[in-house]
Amino acid sequence: MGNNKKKEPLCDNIAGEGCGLKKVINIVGGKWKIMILCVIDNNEVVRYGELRRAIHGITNTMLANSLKELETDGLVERKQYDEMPVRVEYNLTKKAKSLIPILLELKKWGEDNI
Amino acid sequence: MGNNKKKEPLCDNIAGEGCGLKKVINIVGGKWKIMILCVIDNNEVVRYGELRRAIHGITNTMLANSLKELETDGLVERKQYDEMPVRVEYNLTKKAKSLIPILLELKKWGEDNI
DNA sequence: CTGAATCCTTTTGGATACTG
DNA sequence: CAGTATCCAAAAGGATTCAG
Repeated sequence: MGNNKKKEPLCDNIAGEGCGLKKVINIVGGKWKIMILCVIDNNEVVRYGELRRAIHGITNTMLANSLKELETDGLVERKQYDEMPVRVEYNLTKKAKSLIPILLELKKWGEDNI
Repeated sequence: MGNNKKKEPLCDNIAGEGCGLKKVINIVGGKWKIMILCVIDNNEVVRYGELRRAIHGITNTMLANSLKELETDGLVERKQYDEMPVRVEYNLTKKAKSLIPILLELKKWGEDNI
């Protein structure tokens, strides 16, 4: 017999709805999320203000919204310390950490091919 | 000495401009591109009309625009046969084929984690 | 058959001011 | 300090019609 292995398709359903690949692209897509993940990953844990200063051009609106979505999607963890003034720290979840290596492969591909 | 390997950052520059990772997400992002790549990948070579019928809900506007961008970005190749009526076929480039395995990893991660 | 052109709607992103 | 609220601008997506 020859090589008759079935090829795995990028999407499993005709409409693309619920496609695992599209889901991933959605949760890390958008204008700022990769940068946010990057800064948190580089520092292990960062405060809100650090993120805003580190990411050139981001506004409160976008930073707060993006962080909330990343938290909802289980990529980022938020810890609030009720001091005065309040302090909030963000770190990557295990889930997010397991995604980083794949994103790095993608990055490498982009550097080599775009 | 302990473990002092440097971690590779998701983005190499502070602004995120020209980040290889963001570039990749941009060229395969958007509402339809993954589906388009998927259908072409599954069939090796497909005609315009096949694509439109295969991708539920896509319009001429979006299909034509997306194909043009994919072609510009070097992921898709377009071959026109000047018959009557005209026939056009699309296939993946080598570049695109080298990207597929990484996208499949991403897909797997999405299925396991979202 | 394979699109292009036009116009419109929806979504995303941003500026500014304000709050616990 | 860490956000919200409101309003506005820009970009992405879509319906429809037309053309080579």
